[in-house]
Amino acid sequence: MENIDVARIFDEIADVLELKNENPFRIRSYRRGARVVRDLAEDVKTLVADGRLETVSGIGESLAEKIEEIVGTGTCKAYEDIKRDAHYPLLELLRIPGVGPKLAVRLHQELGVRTVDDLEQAARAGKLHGLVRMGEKLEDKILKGIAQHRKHAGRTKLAEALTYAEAIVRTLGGLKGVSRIDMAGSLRRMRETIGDIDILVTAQASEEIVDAFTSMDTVSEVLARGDTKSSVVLKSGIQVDLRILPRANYGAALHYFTGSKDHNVAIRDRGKRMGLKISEYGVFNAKTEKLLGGKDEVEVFKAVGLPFIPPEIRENWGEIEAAGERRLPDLIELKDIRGDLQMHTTASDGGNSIEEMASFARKLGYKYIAITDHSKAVKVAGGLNDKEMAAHAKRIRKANEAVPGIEILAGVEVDILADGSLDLADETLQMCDVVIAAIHSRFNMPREDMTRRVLKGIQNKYVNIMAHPTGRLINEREPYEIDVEALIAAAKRTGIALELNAYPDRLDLKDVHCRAAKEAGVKISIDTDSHADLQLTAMRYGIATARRGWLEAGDVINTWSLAKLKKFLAKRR
DNA sequence: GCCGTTTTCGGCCCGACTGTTTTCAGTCG
Repeated sequence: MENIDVARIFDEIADVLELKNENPFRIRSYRRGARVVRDLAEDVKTLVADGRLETVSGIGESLAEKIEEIVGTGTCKAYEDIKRDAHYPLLELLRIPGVGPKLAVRLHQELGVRTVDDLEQAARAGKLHGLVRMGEKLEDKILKGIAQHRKHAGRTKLAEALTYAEAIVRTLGGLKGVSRIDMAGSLRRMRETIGDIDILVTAQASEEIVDAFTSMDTVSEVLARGDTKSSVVLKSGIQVDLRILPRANYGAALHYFTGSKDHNVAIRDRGKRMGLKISEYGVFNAKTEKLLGGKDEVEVFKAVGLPFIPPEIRENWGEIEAAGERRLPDLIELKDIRGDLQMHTTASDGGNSIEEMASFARKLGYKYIAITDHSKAVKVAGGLNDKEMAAHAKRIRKANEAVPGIEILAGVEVDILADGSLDLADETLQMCDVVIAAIHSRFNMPREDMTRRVLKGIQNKYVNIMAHPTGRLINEREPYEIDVEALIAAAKRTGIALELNAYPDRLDLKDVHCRAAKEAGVKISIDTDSHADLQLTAMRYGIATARRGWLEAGDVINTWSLAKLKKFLAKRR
């Protein structure tokens, strides 16, 4: 029973309560509880064991009881009751954009609709229009919503969403009369996956902008077009919302639409206690309604007595308190990075030579890189055995002589085998400057076994970094079962760094784990794991995730000088 | 169901767009 399982149960309870038209604030509490548990850095089981559940904001007596029950038995009575409720089968309908609880209940009561397939049939047969307050356009909207749902059920990975969003910003930003354009929402906060893309614009004539927006060649459908808000669905299935705003309250709107929702609620609440009313239209005196500010985001924060809070940490994970006490982190930036410590070459499964990778890295302004090809256990990747690795290390040393202006460290990504031993001999590892340990096989071991395996692997004194520690592939493969807290503690004990793998499909460690590592005093290495030179630019996604994890440059070993890095790499030997 | 610089009771963010409707409910963010 993982955190996400608890979260899903709370979300389903909230959905059914909504269908039953229950107290909206009670519903909100379940939703908040779900979000809080999902975002927890720790295993909820640990909180239960330590009796710390109710110290988490959003978890009160009732939810804490239910969590304990779920952790102990896999479910809870409230959830079992919900599953027996007549409304429960209708949950599927709520996943269709445009169908909310009220409509779902009516569709069920008046047409006997229970599933998405039922709904599609009813809409196609024209059974909806003619019912009270339902017309042909609603039918159309529902059919389109079903199509969108089927095409794009999951969330979009950050890198993919950024690609689309940046293209839109370029297109609209180039139009005459556009004075500002920004991405907002979860994309500006750089979350690992994005629900939809939000774009904010301030411009003189809205008509032109809306026309340009809705007629982009990437658009498959226009959902709405108004003076201040328009929405389209791209051919890729991603929804994009465009908002056109006056310059006077642009900052307030940007803050509002950047979110997160929890952050906004907390900021508004703080404002309220100070006699202010904060909305997307600005900061107002609550009594006189007089506009006090909102031209830019700094004004909004200033109004509630806070310094500017970077978008990536606006999650209500303590940033408002930290800002209030003037102890916000000085977040790492891309320009702080001096090197990349995991990449592959043609020696194993990469596409470029050592020299080509080094040249490209030098163009990025890096001072050093490590070449870290696979070890022999990863057969599909052409991993190297001891003898081959020794020869490869020599080639790397030679390349280091040949390519000026950048230090090329000899490294290896060595597999931790199922029994926790390493795939190469100590004598081989000793020849390398950087040893990254990794798991590429037997992903489905039980939690205790997997944790023991990894902890044994990193005991080896030549290991410097644990690669992509949870093994997940976003939207594709769940992380393997591993006790991340135990891994962080072991990393602290042994003095190794944990990797934040910047490869867009991985982002592993994820944000909350990075933060937990930092708090435990464990260093992070942000690596792209590139298999071709161009992929070295994926560092930006790692930086985004690192910022979400509150990391500062000093927490990340590949921001350090070569001398300091070398000292760190050598200290266990 | 949660929470507390006014509170252990009584609040809990709020506006735009759509569709179907002559005044608004539902959905969404």
